[in-house]
Parts: sequence; structure tokens; C-alpha cells
Amino acid sequence: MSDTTECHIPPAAPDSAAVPDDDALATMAKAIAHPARIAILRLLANRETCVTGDVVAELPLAQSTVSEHLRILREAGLIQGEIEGPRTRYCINANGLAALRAGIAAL
Amino acid sequence: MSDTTECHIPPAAPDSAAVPDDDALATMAKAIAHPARIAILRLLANRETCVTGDVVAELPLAQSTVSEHLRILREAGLIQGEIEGPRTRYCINANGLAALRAGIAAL
DNA sequence: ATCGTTCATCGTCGAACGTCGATGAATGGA
DNA sequence: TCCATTCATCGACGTTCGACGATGAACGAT
Repeated sequence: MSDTTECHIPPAAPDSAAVPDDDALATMAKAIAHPARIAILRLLANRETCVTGDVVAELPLAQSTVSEHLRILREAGLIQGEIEGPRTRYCINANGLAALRAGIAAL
Repeated sequence: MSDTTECHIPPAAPDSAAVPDDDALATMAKAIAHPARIAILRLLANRETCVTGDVVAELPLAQSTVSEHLRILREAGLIQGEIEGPRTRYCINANGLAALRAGIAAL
């Protein structure tokens, strides 16, 4: 059942795209308010292999720094990570991204 | 010819919605990454009177703090201000907001 | 010409951010 | 069982942010 080559996003809500409140929107905006985190989002959107080590290899930053950026994105709800043995596989959280878009659209 | 009750947005580009580069996107995202600035954008979107003093009156912040927030939004290209005698009238920059939406959409 | 109003800018101070190296927990392989 | 790999967390350090009061420039009215 486990699929190690694909990040399986749980079904969750299909695409309700609920508009977040101001604080949540500010948090999500802050999450993408850094070039490194934008690069990470782009990386996760364009690759199916989204293990932490891969992200570290693509960025000119220390492993601890990348881990911190991943934490910020995860806590903002824009990505999600699942532990996979000794490593962690990250992927885009489509719902979070939809909420961000909805929040911006509602401005 | 001068219209003191309406913020006349210069025609500019209709709605090209060019996707900004990562740094510009990060700057715009940082601009809305604060509840007070989100509140200001909402204020400017819902009112036709957008003089600095009005914004100050609506927020629980000092005049200098609001002025700083307005500067950040202006430099990010999300709002624009025109001097009108002793006061300054601000309004939404539709093109900047469209660029932000385009940048988020392209993530 | 003088005064009051309006607003941007400056200086300051504490809090939060961004980065790094070091450390340690968890896992899988030898 | 022991070791190597992977990653999150911690502590430290410098930078940036957010807030304020004070100051001064620009303008209109008297």
C-alpha cells in the first residue's frame, strides 16, 4: 500500500477554497514572503521527489536552514510532510494554496 | 478637472497581469504579511475616501505607524498615493494586485 | 505673513527573523 | 548489535521589522 515514489495527498476537502481570516492570510503571506520559500514551493510543484535532502541539494543553504523554511511552510498549511523511514517527504498542500489564492482574491 | 472625491486610477495597462519575478513576489507577499496592512487594503477597497487621516482613524495605531504601513504597501506597488494639497489620497493599485494574484497563481 | 493642519521621516527600542554549526533522535543496513 | 544516514531542534549571532514620539516640511486659511 505504501507508495514511496509519489506524495499521496489525502483527499480532504475537494476544493472548498474557504477564505481564511486576516491572521491566517497574513501567516500564509509571510510564509511565501521569502525567495527561498518561493523556490521550495516551485520545487515541490515541479518534482515528484520531494524529500528534504533533495530540497537541500537544490538550495545554497544549510540543511538546518532549509528545515526551518520547510517548517514555516508546513505550519502555514502550504505544504505537508509525511515521515517515510529516516526521511521526510514533502508535497504541496493544495488546499492551503487554494486558501491563499482565495484570501488574496477576496482582498 | 481635479476630482477630490474620487481616487482616479491612471489608465495604465488594462490588465496585463504580468507574473512578477521571485523577489518582486516576495516583496508583495511581505507587504500583505501583516494584519494591519491587510486591513488597510480592505479599507481602500471598500471606501472611496482614502485619505491618510481616514486610515489612521480606522486603525488602533499611531499616525507614524500607519504612514509606515502605507509606505510599504506603496513601495510594493499594491497601492498608490497622490498628493492632494496638504493631504495624501491613497487607492488600490489594481495592476499591482493583479500581479500579486498572477504570481500566486503561478506557484 | 502667520498659524493650524496634515503627513512623511527620523531615532530609538524591543521583538521577530534568517542563518549557521552542533547535537541528538529515529531508522535501516552491516 | 553497532554504525551510518537523515532530519528536526537548539543556541547563538547579526539583521530586519513594528511600534512609538518628536520633528519638520508643505499647504491652505486667516
